Amino acid sequence: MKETDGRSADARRRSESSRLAILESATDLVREVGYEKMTIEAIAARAGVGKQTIYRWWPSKGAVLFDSFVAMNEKGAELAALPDTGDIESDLKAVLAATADELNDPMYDVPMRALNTAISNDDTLAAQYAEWLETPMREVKRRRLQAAQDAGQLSPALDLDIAIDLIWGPLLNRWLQRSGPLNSTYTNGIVDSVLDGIRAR
Amino acid sequence: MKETDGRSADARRRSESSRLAILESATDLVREVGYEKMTIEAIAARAGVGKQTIYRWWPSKGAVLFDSFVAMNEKGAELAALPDTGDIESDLKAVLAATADELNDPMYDVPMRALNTAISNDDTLAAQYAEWLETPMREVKRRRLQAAQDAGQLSPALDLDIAIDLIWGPLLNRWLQRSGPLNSTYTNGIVDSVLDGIRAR
Amino acid sequence: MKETDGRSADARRRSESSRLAILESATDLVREVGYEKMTIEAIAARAGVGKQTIYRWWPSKGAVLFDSFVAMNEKGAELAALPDTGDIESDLKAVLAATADELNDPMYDVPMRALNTAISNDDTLAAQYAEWLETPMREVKRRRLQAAQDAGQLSPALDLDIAIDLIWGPLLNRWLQRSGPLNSTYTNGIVDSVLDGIRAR
Amino acid sequence: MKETDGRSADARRRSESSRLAILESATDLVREVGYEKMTIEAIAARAGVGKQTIYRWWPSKGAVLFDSFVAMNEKGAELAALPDTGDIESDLKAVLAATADELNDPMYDVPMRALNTAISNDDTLAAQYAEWLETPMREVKRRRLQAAQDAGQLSPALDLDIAIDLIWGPLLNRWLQRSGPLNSTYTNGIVDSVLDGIRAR
DNA sequence: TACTAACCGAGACGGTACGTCGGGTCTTACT
DNA sequence: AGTAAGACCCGACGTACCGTCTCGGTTAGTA
Repeated sequence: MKETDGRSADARRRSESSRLAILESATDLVREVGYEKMTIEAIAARAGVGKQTIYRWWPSKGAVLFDSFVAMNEKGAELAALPDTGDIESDLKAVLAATADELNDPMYDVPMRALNTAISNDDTLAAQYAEWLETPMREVKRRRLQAAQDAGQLSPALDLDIAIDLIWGPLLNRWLQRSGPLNSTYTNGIVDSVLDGIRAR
Repeated sequence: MKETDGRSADARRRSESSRLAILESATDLVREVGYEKMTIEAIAARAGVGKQTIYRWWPSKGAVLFDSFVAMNEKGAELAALPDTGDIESDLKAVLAATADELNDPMYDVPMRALNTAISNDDTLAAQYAEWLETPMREVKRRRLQAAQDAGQLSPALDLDIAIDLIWGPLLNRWLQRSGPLNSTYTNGIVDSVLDGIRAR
Repeated sequence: MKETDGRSADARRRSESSRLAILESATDLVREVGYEKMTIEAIAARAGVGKQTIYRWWPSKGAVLFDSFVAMNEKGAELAALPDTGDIESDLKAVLAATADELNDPMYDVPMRALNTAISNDDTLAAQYAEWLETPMREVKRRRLQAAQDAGQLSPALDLDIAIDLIWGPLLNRWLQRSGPLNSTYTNGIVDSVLDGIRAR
Repeated sequence: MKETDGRSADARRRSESSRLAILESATDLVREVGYEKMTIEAIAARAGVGKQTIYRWWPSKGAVLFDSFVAMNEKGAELAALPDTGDIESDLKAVLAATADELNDPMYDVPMRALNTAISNDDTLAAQYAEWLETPMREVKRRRLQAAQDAGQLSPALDLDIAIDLIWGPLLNRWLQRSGPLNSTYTNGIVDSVLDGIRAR
């Protein structure tokens, strides 16, 4: 995987059409049957490709899945910036509610859960995830928080990386552990508490 | 699973020694080879048990693994209460740092990651996890926060369930997604920010 | 293979119906596609059997094929004796002509050629062939020659094993090497020459 | 195969060094791993040649093997005549014993067995074998028998082709079917019986 | 002397089959 | 009835080769 850069050097002969067919098949299959029941054999069959063509370029089905996520995000052009109405509180509530909606939609839930399973059990994949998917997304979030901090809405001493974890971590954790419903009551509660703190004043 | 309660009627003839051998084998195996490579066949072989004995009492390897966790926690008797020195801030910092240490230890990391994988891909398991493992742990956490709230250290209007998510969610999420190091700098930062909020004042 | 005797001891649980289906599939397939293109996968599929069931009991496709021959010969009851009209010359000519006919018939030619390929490339198989198929057939031939010798039609000093090779060897060799047509002109010529010798008198 | 004759027109540009490397690799490989395990891929790799170069000039691995035999026999110049001491009986015994020795030597046994497997399963190859290898060898044998016949040692009415089959057939058949040891006791017995016949006199 | 076409090594490609592993079911014999 | 053992059908694994197909780079013969 990560065949999207240095590729020209060592893989000039690689078939681009096969690569795309494989990534698309993986995307479709993970949605249809889930991560554990998605097999390399099925990916190859659906893509009209020999199994060896998958094994030649990817070390595991997790890696194929990962690349299919990267490919999807590349097509989606530059990652959209978070909304900025000037009011960090309402913006965050809107973003978190939207995220919760997405996580409730099986269309997104199933593949993302699959990706998380893959990452959770493969260090290499986790590192690539960090570099190619998490970092850009974190950058987008950081930019919005930076703007709020610059505007004096967030504490000037605040470590924005911690802030990001604080805001999105609880939601993602509840999603992954299925430990409760994901709705705006919950997400609004998070934003309120995180912004103002939980200590009595 | 959790076959030790109401089901006692139809399982009077069940071999307790086989059940224990199976749970122990599962515990050992998940540590040695991880969740995905742990097979029911291997569990049965190591436990000196027929495969059918596993299939008779558990619906999936995730369920076996889950029961082995429940069994471990039962042996550890009543879940210890969180420390209460009267200072909620230092207590939380201590607890989170200890949790981080645990999550850094492969002895705990591997099986817990396995359990999370199992939960993430199985609603039934998630429900049982919530009932038998998460709820008690959450209760312990809630009791400490309740004490702090009663002592006037936490905001009186605070929803303690959200507070728990706020405090532990970021750490667990960073652990599961392997998105950064788990150390006391991080955990202290979380506690500080959560307690005081991130909004400029 | 050779599972037809001691079987009861170590394979009481073996499925007789699967065994028969496998042997029959092998017989059919070798006729339809030949030895080299007959695959274990196809045998299993046609027999409605898991591949493992073949691998469990036979070491190679040659071994399966061999057993299917043994099974066919068992069903054919006791090996028929060669005709004995009292005239060894005409009897041998009749038998050799019949054998030539058989070898010209693809129904027999293809599987027998397959069996020979298997034997030629596998010592173990050759030994089993010798014990289970060649020896009984040779015994039948020897009995007819013995009768002729007893009747004073063959040289009393003659080693019957050599005689058998002399009579059948040339025909079988021409068949295997495809070095000429198999017809009664040829077989009669063999019998004449072998009986009377080729030395000028 | 036998591509060195009429085809010269369209093969002027053919690389002779590649051709030789392929034939030599085939010879070596068949000795090392046997016919069934010899692959075109391995031949190409060992010869330092692209697979296409083999597929361009030969239709099957059997054809390559066959050509490697032809090449070996060409190097050995004109096929040596059989010894002629004037005594056909002792000459035949000597030749058959020498042949038996050769067939007992794995150096010769393995490749020749491979060639026979190839022939046995490929009509085209069998025809070419007949033309390029069997016919010349048969001619050599016929010449020696002709001399004996001319000298009055063999029956004047004898069909020499049948005689050749009678003399060499049993030995070759025993070799191919591995149905007994190849030694001079056996070969002498054949010669004696074939020369004098087996009929009582 | 350059042109150009075939040949060459290399190796990716869509496939088929390999021999193995494990899933979940079923049967046998023992407790 | 529950159990250890293990055969069974099945599906997938990851690998080896099949025969075909580019890809650049020689290497002849032709212009």
